[in-house]
Amino acid sequence: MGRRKLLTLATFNVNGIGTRLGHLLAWLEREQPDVVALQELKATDEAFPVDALEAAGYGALWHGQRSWNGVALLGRGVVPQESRRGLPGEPADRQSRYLEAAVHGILVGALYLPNGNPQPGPKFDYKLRWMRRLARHAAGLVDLPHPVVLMGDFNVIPTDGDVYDAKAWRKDALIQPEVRAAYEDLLAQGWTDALHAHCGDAAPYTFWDYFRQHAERDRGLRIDHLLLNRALAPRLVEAGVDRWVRLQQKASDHAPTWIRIAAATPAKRARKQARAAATPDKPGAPARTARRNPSA
DNA sequence: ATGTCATCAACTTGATGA
Repeated sequence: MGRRKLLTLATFNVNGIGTRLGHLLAWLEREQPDVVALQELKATDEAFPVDALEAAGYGALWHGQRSWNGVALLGRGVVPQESRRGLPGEPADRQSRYLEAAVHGILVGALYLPNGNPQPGPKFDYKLRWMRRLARHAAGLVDLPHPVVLMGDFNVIPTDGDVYDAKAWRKDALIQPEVRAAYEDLLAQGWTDALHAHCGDAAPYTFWDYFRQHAERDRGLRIDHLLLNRALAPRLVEAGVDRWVRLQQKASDHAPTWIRIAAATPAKRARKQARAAATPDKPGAPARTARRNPSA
């Protein structure tokens, strides 16, 4: 049997695409991920650096917002094929937090879940509502025959093993029992938390705040997650966090969090095509016409 | 309880979000 081809999928909260463009480009150059979800662009659609990313070999799809939020999807050598922007269920919600597209044969839901602080309060209520909307939408994706990943900054510390000091964070929205329960309910649909599945209790942190040299001392949180649906989970090969990005000067407070998955085997592709032919009206099937980026 | 960093809207500083 020959060496299997791998795909790298990563999520990175850049905390401002304008301030962090240099960090992002250096990381893309070094790690060459195939699919990337970005959060906290903090930039309008007009300010998104599409030219610099294209020059780096990445096609992009983005949903910006002035000052806050903002999400994007990058495809190495391809432009992601959009299937949805924004979660259903709250039409008045104008915050740019969800973008979904087909990239390299995977349906990717890229998300920036509300932080929810201070808690309790209206922002925490919004977070819980947003999690319910996400769960409702995710329920329609978990059993698709097609590979699906939900990845991004979930702003959820799943267990006390995912924080350097649970007591120090006990009043924070990221650790509240209601938030953890909502995350557990989502996993119970059949999603696999890829870093936990691969690393167990030794799963690395993905975020370190700017206080007291927490990054250098590895006093962090695991809040950036990649959830795999039933079709994709068996293909998980490796998972990790590029902590070196966080240790640079003027870094984002998050580090890129990634998985490697095996490319679909010819046999699996054939079965998948047979299933697709049997159910032609299933939602979420990716466009097979992703445009090649000429610069790649 | 504190700590840091970036942005915005007012104008060198303070409120806000994370």
